[in-house]
Amino acid sequence: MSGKERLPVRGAQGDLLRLVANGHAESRAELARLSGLAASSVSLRVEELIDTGLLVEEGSGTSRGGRRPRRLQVSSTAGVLAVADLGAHHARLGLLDLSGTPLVVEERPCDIALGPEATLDWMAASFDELLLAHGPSGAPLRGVGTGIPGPVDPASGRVVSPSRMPGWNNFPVAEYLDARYGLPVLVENDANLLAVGEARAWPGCDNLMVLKAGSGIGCGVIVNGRLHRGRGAAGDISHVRVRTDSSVMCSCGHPDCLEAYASGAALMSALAEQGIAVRRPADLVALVDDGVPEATALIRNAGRLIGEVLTVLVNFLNPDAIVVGGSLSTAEPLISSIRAAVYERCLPLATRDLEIAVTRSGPDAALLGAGSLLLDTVLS
Amino acid sequence: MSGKERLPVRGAQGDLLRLVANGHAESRAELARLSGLAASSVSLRVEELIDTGLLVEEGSGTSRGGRRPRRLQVSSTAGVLAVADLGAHHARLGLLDLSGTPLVVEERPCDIALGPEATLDWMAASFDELLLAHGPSGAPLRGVGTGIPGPVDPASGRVVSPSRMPGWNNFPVAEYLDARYGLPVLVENDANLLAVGEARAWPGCDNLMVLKAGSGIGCGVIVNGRLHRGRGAAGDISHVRVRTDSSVMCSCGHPDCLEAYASGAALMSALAEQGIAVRRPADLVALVDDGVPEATALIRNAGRLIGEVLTVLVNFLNPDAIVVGGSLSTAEPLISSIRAAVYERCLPLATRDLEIAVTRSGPDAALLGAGSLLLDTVLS
DNA sequence: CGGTTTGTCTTCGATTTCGAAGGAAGATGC
DNA sequence: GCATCTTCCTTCGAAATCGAAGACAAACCG
Repeated sequence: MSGKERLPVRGAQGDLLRLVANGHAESRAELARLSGLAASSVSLRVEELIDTGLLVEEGSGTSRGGRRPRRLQVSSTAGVLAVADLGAHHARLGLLDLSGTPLVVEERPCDIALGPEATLDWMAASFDELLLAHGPSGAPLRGVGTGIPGPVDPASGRVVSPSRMPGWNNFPVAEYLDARYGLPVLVENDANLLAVGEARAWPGCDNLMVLKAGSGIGCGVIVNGRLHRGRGAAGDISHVRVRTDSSVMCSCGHPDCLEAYASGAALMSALAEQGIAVRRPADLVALVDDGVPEATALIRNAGRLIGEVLTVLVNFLNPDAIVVGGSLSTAEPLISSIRAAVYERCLPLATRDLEIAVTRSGPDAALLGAGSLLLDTVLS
Repeated sequence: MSGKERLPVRGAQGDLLRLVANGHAESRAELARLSGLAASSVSLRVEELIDTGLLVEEGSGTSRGGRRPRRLQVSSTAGVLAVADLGAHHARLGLLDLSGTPLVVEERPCDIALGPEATLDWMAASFDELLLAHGPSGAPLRGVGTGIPGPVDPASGRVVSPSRMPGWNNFPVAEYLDARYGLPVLVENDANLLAVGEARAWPGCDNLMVLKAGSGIGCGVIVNGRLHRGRGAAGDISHVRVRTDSSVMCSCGHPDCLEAYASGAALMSALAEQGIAVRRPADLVALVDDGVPEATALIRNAGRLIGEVLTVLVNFLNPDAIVVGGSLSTAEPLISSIRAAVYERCLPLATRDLEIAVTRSGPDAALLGAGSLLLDTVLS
């Protein structure tokens, strides 16, 4: 648990280590293919990494028709990453090994409205507890990462004009964590982390749109296999104007934003108006599963609105898949009405091979994404 | 004019040559910075390229505070590219040298409705004329490229379900040209070529949306400095549903597509209904310039509709700039109403540094783009 | 079951690339 | 006008990388 040590990695070793850690490669041959290096060079570097104790050989993989590859893994004693995914009222916290595999994951209630210092201090204290209880002995902490339910400027690691995070505007989260840990730090929007995490479960899909449908609506975009940030704010779809009969003012100051109709928060308040009170989006899903018609109708309508927005983006970006995550994603009618809207209205050329599916990597996807991005900087 | 010779380029030489040809670098020092190679290695390779006659040293560049760099250029005798941009009724044809600089450009009337064989044969004949009249002696033809006003499958080089190109559906344009020339061939959607060409004029802008507003509405997307194709159909914005009072059926079978309201073709037929007949989009612009109120109102409305669609995409992609090209782009009211719609409705975070401007590289942009993409394959 | 095919991994000499040092040529400042 | 700085480019030994050849190991197939 000593921490603050630089990994003894130099040159091409880092690239190879990263490929193994991120799960892109698990044999020397695969490394050679993906890194572009000659097989001989790969063997040399891998041997060095094994000597250093960062990589281990572990059993053999499945054959592709010839000799079985010797499977490579990042050593479990090489280090630990501490990652979190902050939500409005709950946070998921976890420890990962240097291959990005979770060692522990916990969900704890928290209140982001207490402001950045209180929340981040609480997060750090939780990390300490986790490390004490589950941190493998001898494995130093190598990096810290967290997801934020609002826009983050990637360059500075600051939160930028978030809608429901009082006190956080312009707070330098990355700087704050760096001062505390002196380690590689990652601060990223939660939907973006979800997207990165999910992308690992969609090999071969280089262009992905990952929707996070919870109390808010977020979206992470993977273009060419990498997270697309634009100037920092890319992926927003919640403040798109939708076609409706009524007219509602959104918190952003414009009328008829998608968020005002289709976000979990909006659905819950609409349900409350009909006399059905729910506390969190997951309760809403439970009502849908129970066949409560009011809830189902609302979710259906939300799916249709989201689908209509996605229509524009699918024609434009022409992705391989749309993945739906977030706490509302388990509601079957949501997916099916998104599907219906997209398939009905998009160009056949764009939907020809388009897959629309729920998350493959489950509730820890965002933590896995944080691990993946952190590894890029940790493994210099 | 002999042609069909492979360039004697191997290994890193190609990368360097391409950087010079594409205009990204013009000195050894710049090459070292951009290619990531050591300065010494660059010097070696450049010397080889000069010995082969592919590069020439030509005067000196401007100093950045120290010794002036020796400017490098692709030799004018190294080869020629023949490129075209096919439109519905007109085509631009040109010859470029291996640095992508135009040697000749001509605009000729043509009729794409005659079908692929007739049109491509006509194009080839035109290339032959140009080569005879303006082809520098001793410079062999090295590649052929063309833009198509419809969707192109990048892998096969086929036209895929175009809307206004009878007889072209599924025609293997690339194969046809390859059979004729036996040279590197490029076949790409016209808006995509425009985007690539325009991107050269926007250094530092890695994410770009380039709108082509002519008789149709097309859009090319540059993400991370490279053309984004998705599964081949990316960039379509013309079949997005817009908010209008009336209801018009689009040729794609859906109601209220952007194209049915804001394309040059739609505007012209709307104008015809008001008793004003025009033949081509450029005439429409002339009317607007003359202050004909009907034309101006139509263009304004088109700009607003386009702007509203762009709104969604700007929030989502968060680009550095939106560039408007195509024959309608010279109509001032079009740009200003696009600007108004985007700035009014987009998130401040997304429009903070967003530039919305007309094309910088003029009418030859698409040809330059074709050259740029062709060079990537020609300079192996 | 034995040959064939396919794929993995290592060895070793040839090639490429790097990087530090220094010369060349102009900008800058006194 | 002269010293100093910056940038450009080259030289040359050290280090990394390549690639062909071959050993190894399993799947495939009559």
